[in-house]
Order: sequence, then structure tokens, then C-alpha cells
Amino acid sequence: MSKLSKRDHLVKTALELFNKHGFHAVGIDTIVQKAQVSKKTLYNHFHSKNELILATLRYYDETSRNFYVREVEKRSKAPAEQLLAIFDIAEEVFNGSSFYGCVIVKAIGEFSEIDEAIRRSCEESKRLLYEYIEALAKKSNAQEPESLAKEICLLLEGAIVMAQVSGDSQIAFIAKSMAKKCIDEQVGQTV
Amino acid sequence: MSKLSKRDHLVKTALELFNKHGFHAVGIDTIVQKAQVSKKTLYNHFHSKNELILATLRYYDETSRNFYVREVEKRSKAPAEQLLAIFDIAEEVFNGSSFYGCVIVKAIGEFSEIDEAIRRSCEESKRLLYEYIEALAKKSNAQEPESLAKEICLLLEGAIVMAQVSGDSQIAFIAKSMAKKCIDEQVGQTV
DNA sequence: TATTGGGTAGACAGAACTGTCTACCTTATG
DNA sequence: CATAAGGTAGACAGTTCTGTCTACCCAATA
Repeated sequence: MSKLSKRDHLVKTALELFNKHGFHAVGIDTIVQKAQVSKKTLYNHFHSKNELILATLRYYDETSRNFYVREVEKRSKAPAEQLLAIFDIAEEVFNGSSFYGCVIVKAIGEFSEIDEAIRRSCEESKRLLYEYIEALAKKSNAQEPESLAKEICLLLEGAIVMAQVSGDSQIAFIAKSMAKKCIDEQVGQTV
Repeated sequence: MSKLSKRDHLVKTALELFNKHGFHAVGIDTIVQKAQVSKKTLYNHFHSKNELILATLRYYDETSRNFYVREVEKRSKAPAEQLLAIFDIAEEVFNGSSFYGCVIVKAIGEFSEIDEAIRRSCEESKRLLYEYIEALAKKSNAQEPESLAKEICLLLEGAIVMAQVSGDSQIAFIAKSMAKKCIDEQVGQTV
């Protein structure tokens, strides 16, 4: 019980720090200090920093995708509209205080040529996101759901980078209007 | 003369390493070893690692944007087609052996909350890219060139991330077809 | 030839980071 | 109460990193 919550707390704290400052820039000492946990405890739960990073990425992957899925279903029941809702949610994320770009992309940037396990975990994460979007595309009876899903993913990734660089969360709505055109083309004037 | 070329060589080597492994992951020792230059020489030219990073980003910004501008002009004279050519060039870049995602995005991810000068340099770099695209959009008589330029930038950034994660350079052509729709909408069936 | 500038190699100091380990504390339970 | 599990604080070893500095070398030039 307390074991799980300590571990969980460590992962959450680490995610916050990694997300903000990057993975190499944040040391173990900083993490345990911020998490109010002893170094021993951290190394009881994780054999190494890279293992903590992996756990952090898995945690982010799950909570972040869960969040999107939940919010999407909250906003609409029509699959085509759900695809569009993704961008409304993204805008709110961009606007939030803990947005520093995509932590998965950050991890790939720092580890793709250094740690194979981290690289794979990141690919998996992006693949799962794609599959979720593809499933929505199929449900909305798109003519070429794979193609539409790639387009939506591309728009989402583009919006994330633009929002990170410019700080303008409204870019999400530009991406949304572009997504609408892609969807309409394949589904035929839904919204 | 030899001074300039040493400096230049250092910057090129550093860019290669930073691009591949990230900025924090690459140490000064690695750079001087790979560049076949003594540590003293490096610190004669740059006061600190961060200054070397700044020079590296400036160098990348110039050469990379120059490369795009040159290639674009080589491929077409019509501004609307030039906007599309950007994605053909991007595909070739993605396919190249030295593509590891956008080094500017990588730098923002590692330094945006750590080093203000680096952050500003990255923003400037992306701004200059945007302005180049906006200029092309204006030349192609787009109804809303700012809006079109944002769309093209978004598609380009999205394609870079997707290519980096999936390793599939063909994503550039998906972005290109999406860009074509955006352009046609504002310019009126050009290509 | 003598000198000077700019290079090399690399030792070194000092800081920071990862990971280990000891010594102590707290809390739940038999 | 006694004990055991799991926590804390933090010293410590060993490595690595940044940045400095010394000692030497080579090539061009007065």
C-alpha cells in the first residue's frame, strides 16, 4: 500500500521534472529531494535511473492516453466528432501550466541512439495513440482509415511542436480545422 | 584562416553529435576527440559548452534554411509549387543518414527551462522559417498568407516528428498532399 | 637563426551524478 | 512488549563532466 504510493509518487514527481527540464538534466538527488523520499527508497523500487525513466514513460503513456479517451467520450458520441474533439482537448493541455511539449518526443530525442528499451517504449506509445485514432477513423466509416489516422496524428504532433515553440495554444484550432477537412473528405460532411 | 576552419570544424562535429545523441548526453571530451582538436582550442573559441551549443544552433539554422531555400528555388519558380517542394526536400532529409529529428526542437526540450539564450535562439530559428514560408505564401497570392504559413509550418513540424518516431520518410508526401489542399483553397487550383 | 603564435596532449581541480551502504527511526502486528 | 519490515538521512565510492593550465611542438616570418 504505502509501497505502491511511494513508487507512484516517485514516478509522478520524476515525470514532472523530466517533462520540464529534460531527462539528462534532472539528477536522482533532485528527484528524491522533490519527492521527499530517500535515495534508498528510490533504488529499492528502481534498479537504475533508466528504469525509473521507463516507468515514467509508461505512466505518462497510460494516464495521458486515458485522459484523452475519457475526455473524447465526454465531449461527443459520434466518432467523426470525437476525432475533432482531440484538438479541443489538446488546446486545453497546451494552455495548462505543465505543458512543455511532448515528453515522448523529448525522450526519443535524448535516448533514441543511447537506450534501446527507452526508444522502443516511445515507439510503442506513439503506436498506441495511432491505433486509438485509427479505431475512431474506422468507426466513423472513413474510406481509408489508416490514411486518415496518419493525417490526424501528423496534425496533432505538429500542433504540439508549434504550441511548445510559440507558446500559442490556439494553434490547436488551426489543426482542428485542417483535421475537419481531412475527415469531411473521407466521411462526407458530418459535423 | 586555420582559426576559422578549426572553429567551423568544431561546430560541425558538435552538431553531428548533439543531433544524434542530444546535448546533455554529449560531453566536451567526446567532441574534441571526434573533432581531433585539443580541449584548449575548443575553449579558445568558446567560453563554455553552452556557447558552443549556441554557435551550433546558429550554424544549423543558417545552413539548414539556406539549404531549403536553395533547393526550393532549384525545383520550381512558381511560389505555390515552391511551398509544395518543401515537402519533397523534407522527404529527402528524412531519408538521409543524419536525420534524428529536429535539432531545434531537441534543444528546446533540453534547455527551454534552463538556458534563456538557447531558448531564444530556438524561437528565432523557428520564426525565421515561418517568415520564409509566409513570404512564399504572400508571393503565391494566398488570401490569408499568415494563416497558410502557419498551416504549412504545422504540417512540416508534424512530418518531422512522425518521420523521427516511425522512421518512415514517406510521411512527408502525406503532409505534402495536405499542404496542397490548404494551398488550393487559398490560391485556387494552381498546380 | 631566433622568435612568436597557435596548435597538441593531457594532467588536474572542482563539481555533479549514479548507485551503495550504514545507522537510525517508525509503525504495524504477533 | 518485542520484532520485523520498510522507511529516512545522508555519508561515501567511483565515475564523469566542465573548465583551467602547463609543457611541449611546429611552422611562418623578421
